[in-house]
Amino acid sequence: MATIIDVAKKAGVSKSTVSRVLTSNGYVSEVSRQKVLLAMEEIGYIPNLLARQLQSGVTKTIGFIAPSYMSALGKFLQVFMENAKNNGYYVNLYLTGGDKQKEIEALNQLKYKQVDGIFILTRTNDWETIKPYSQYGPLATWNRIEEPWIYSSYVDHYEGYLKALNYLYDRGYRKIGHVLGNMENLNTKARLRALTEFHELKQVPLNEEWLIEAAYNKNGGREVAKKWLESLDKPDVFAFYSDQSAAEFISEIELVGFKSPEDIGVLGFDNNEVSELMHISTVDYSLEKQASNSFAYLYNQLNEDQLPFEQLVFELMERKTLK
Amino acid sequence: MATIIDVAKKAGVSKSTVSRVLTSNGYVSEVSRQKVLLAMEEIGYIPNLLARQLQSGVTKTIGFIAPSYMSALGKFLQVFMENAKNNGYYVNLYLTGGDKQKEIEALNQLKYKQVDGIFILTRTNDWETIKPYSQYGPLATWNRIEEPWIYSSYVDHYEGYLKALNYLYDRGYRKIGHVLGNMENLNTKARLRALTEFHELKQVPLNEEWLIEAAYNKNGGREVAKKWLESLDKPDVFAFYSDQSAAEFISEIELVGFKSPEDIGVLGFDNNEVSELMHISTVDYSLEKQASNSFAYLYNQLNEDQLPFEQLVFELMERKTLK
DNA sequence: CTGTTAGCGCGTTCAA
DNA sequence: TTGAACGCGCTAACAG
Repeated sequence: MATIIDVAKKAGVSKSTVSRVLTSNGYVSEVSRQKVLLAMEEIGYIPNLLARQLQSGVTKTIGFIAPSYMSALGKFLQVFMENAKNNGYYVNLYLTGGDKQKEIEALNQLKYKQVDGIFILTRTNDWETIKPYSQYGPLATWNRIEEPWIYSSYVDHYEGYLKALNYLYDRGYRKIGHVLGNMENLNTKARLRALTEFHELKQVPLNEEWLIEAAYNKNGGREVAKKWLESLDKPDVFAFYSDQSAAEFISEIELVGFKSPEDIGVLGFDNNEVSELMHISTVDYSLEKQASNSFAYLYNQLNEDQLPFEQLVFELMERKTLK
Repeated sequence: MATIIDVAKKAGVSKSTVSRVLTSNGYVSEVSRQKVLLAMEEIGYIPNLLARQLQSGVTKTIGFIAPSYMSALGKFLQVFMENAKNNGYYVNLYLTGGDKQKEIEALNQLKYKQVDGIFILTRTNDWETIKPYSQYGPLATWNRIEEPWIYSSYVDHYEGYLKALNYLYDRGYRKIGHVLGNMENLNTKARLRALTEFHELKQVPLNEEWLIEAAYNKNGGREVAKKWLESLDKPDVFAFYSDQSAAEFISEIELVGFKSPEDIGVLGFDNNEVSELMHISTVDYSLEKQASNSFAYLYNQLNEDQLPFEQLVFELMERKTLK
């Protein structure tokens, strides 16, 4: 592998001069400059980023931690990486499979100076065990959390969910079931606030039986479906905390001949690819912009120049799973 | 940041000794060993991988190139990364968005010694422009290609497709439509061979109109649906080259009130998450094993010890889109 | 404007 | 069994 020294020899200059034209840092006469450029060309010189990084202490890469390849991840990751690339950053992806130890290993990459910052789509460990890592570099997450040591690209589900519920009300739905995510999640709490307020305001009875905490994992939606099938007092509609769980729900009830919206209304949340494919009505809250903001935060912490943040808005996507 | 020298001072030994206990390479007395271990503990020493990599010329990371987030990617990536992690490798993901230049940049990571090897899920550039990169490290791909300089984790679609077509025949289908991928793709050619043979053998007429080359991109399946809707002489069933395109097809026809299998049979290919969600009958050809084999190849090229390869098999997943 | 020198943090001879 | 010294490839401070 050709090094900077080979180029220097070939060009008949010192390696510092080569380094100067490489980084365009400092003065180099046009003559030497051309000689160096020519030599690099002839030798087919490629700078070794590793050496550069060791020297500068900066890797220009961001770690991206996710539990698994969920459908929401696709869109998010794509936008995140695009922003990264456009701003000269690489992305290291860590799929933990929900394994706490693996998440720790990924976080260690920050300690080990293998990445400059880390984005955690969805955490697996407690926040308390994650917190110490913030001393090694900037952290950001998709989870909703309000702490000074980590950025959260959250949108206030309170607003979005209230909007969604009012929408269901306007469409004539009165027996509304709610499928929520992890109860410790701040977004879940926000949704809880929203629905409580909604039921009081509209004087719509809230059936506790239809306030479900779905397992925040694969097939959580299918379990809700099973519960729904067995129940006697069925709601008219389910408002889900994610498109994925909504899709699983529909998939499961279709297995035994039920249909949405005929037998049960379904409203998702995310507007991801699956919901489009399956015609699931859902609420869009610009996942792309969240991804963009997440990277922007990390970038801004790491650099002098600042990337702008984008404003988030909710939008109801009318499709076919609501009457 | 604590370095090996800080540890050495604290332990009252030289940095070489520290290095020795770190790499468990060479002789170290149990006494010094304990002193070093203790010092590392107290200081909270973390080795700098960058320096290590610069020294060894090895990064222990594999580049993973994909055009964009496709549903097949998820499963594949997950297994690939799991294998990588289990064998001490990291994975750098590059999403090119189908941009040739971006793919080149990703390939350059191999030249720049930022990754030890590269896996290309689906190429964007010509093979001819990719080939030169094989001199910098091992290459593998999911595309089907038979060249000595790159490993292809392909399965022979000929066999799988023939099996699928016979299955359709047995279920009573006679007017069979074929939706194929990129015609230059070797798998497509294999499928073409299979279907030609099938139609001759079974004496089933092959309607050229229903031999479709779907755009190998997003919404290719929707375009097939539009064509199907407008046509007069409709086939009884479509055999798709991927679950994704099959899903798009179904999604699109449902939009205007048609259903599978009532109005048209649908057979996918991949057995990915979407096909399960939408109950699409499909053929499984162990994507996981392909992913596993792909990593195994890369690993084996890079290391002395060898990982075993797994045998691939086709399996028909009966679901609900066939009568 | 340019060359010399000193690191970045670590692994690895080579003597001792 | 250990330490000194060198090198991985590059950047940056310093002197000229």
